[in-house]
Formats: sequence, structure tokens, C-alpha cells
Amino acid sequence: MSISSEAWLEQLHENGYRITAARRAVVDTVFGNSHALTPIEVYDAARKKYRALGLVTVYRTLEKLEELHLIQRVHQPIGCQAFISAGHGHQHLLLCQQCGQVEFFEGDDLDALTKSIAKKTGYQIQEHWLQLFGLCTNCK
Amino acid sequence: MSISSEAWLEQLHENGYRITAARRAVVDTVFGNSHALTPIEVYDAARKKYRALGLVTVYRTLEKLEELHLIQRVHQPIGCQAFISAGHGHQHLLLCQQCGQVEFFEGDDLDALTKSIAKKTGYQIQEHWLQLFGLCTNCK
DNA sequence: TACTAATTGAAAATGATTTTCATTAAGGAA
DNA sequence: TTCCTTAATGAAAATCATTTTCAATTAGTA
Repeated sequence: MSISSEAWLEQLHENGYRITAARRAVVDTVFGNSHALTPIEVYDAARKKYRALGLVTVYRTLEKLEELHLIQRVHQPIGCQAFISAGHGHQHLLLCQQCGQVEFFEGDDLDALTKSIAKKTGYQIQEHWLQLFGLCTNCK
Repeated sequence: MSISSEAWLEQLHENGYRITAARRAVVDTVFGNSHALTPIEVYDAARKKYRALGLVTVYRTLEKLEELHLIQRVHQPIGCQAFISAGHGHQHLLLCQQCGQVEFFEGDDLDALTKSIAKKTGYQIQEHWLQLFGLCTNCK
């Protein structure tokens, strides 16, 4: 976990951003966390690693991580401000409605569906969002 | 359009809410509109029908319409505060990335997919969100 | 028509996010 | 290593969206 949060820091560095104690704390908090976290939640957790951290820096760091596609926003009925480590390639989210655990899955084949909808509606379909909700092995 | 926005007012009435000029203006604005509207957009548009309307009343009316499942929130990359007339039964959204037009479609069969994901992950899957993005016939 | 409780809009309060700004410190250059 | 430039920081203020409060109004029943 700590091993690969280094990779995020490297990414930041390679893109001209500096590596600071504040950013380390944020990155260490979000990286590899299987729950989506809001900026405030990141702030609270990251301040345990680096007390002087400011909430503004959390916002700014999350912004950069999102820009580099290292994290992504999670849309939920309760709100859409939470972030999680980004999936790789064409992956979708699976969320536990009980504990909030997030997993990725891939292997959705929506070609037949999109073709049929394109035909029916006349739209040229370019993208899709798919998200599953359920109960994880612990919660069910 | 005006015909059936009456049905929404009836729904409100049947649920113990009063029918007022302010609510008529909001309902007439959102009902049958093929674009998702934010509270401010509803306010601006509805004030053309009823100048004394307050933004607070827009929020309160949207809240009630959502509660009665007459409208639903639309999630988009740019934000998730916009509302549109709700779909009926099991329907999903198709959005035009150019003009913002929203359409519904149905007939997605994700049974095979959810079964396979359930098997792979151990999750008990209860719900799914699916949304398509593309270009409508006018914009493509 | 009268009455009561729901509804209203304005203003204030709250909460989230962004901007401003003077200070600090990362990290390349010497 | 030390210096220097510039990015990054945190605090405070500003902004923006949403909610609450409250006295006045009004829908709709009795």
C-alpha cells in the first residue's frame, strides 16, 4: 500500500508538481482505500498523519489527482463528492450499500444494447456509465 | 404539456399539498422539459410565469416532486443538481453531450452481467445505474 | 364566508468550495 | 551543499448552493 502510493507521488512529480508532506498525507489516505472519501473525510484522516494539513490543500490535491486520473469521483444517491482510487481501463464500480466498500469490475458487454438503443433513438452513443449496488460478502 | 402538468398538481393535492401559483410555475417549467434543470435554472424560467416566485420555494417544490417520484436527479460529469421528469418503470437515461437533451430508454438486460459479477465478487447485487451519453439526431 | 394550517418570500444561517495573500519550502542550478 | 526561483501552503475572506427561521399570506375545507 505504501509501496504504490509512491507511484502516485512520482506521477505528480513527473507532471511538474512538487512532493510535499501535505500531499503525502492526502495520497496515503486515498490510495488503496476501498471506501470513497469526501474532502472532509480525507482531511480528518490525513490530519492524523500530518496535523498541519489544511482543508484547502486537500481540495487542491484531490483536484490534481483527479486531473491525472489517479482518483475518480463516485456518484451515489446520497451525494457525489466522494473520491476513490481510479479504475484501470474500462472498469465499473460495484458499491456495498451497507458498508460503503467499493470494488471494480470489468467485462460488461453493452455493444448489443447500445446498438439497439442507437437504432431506436437515432443517437450516436459514445460513452456509458454503469454502476452496481449490492451487499458485499461481509454484509450480506 | 399543460394537460399533464395538471396531473402532477393533482398528485401533489392527493398527497395533502396545496396547489399554489408558485407551484404551478415550477411544475409547468419542469414538466415535459427534455433538458435537466438545476434549481436556479428552474427559478429563472419559472419566474417568467410567476414573477414573485422565491428560490426557496423552488427548492421546496422540487423536493416534493422528487419525493413523489415525479422528477428525478440527473447525474452528469459537470454536476448532479439537475432534475428532469422521472422515467416510468425500469428506464435509463440517454443524454446528448452537445445540447443536453435527455431521453429515456428501456430494455436493458443486465441479468447475465449481474450474475457473472455476483459470482466473481461474492456480492449480492440489488440495483444498477446505467446511463448512456452520445449525440442526438440534431447534434451528430 | 370564516378559519386554520400549509405555504410563501425575505433574510439569516449553514455548509461546501474557491479565491486571495503573505509566508514557507521543494528541488533544480550553481 | 547552498542558493534561488517558484510552486505550494494554511488562514482568512469570499463565493455559491442549500437550509432554516419567521412573520405575513392564502388555499381549501368546514
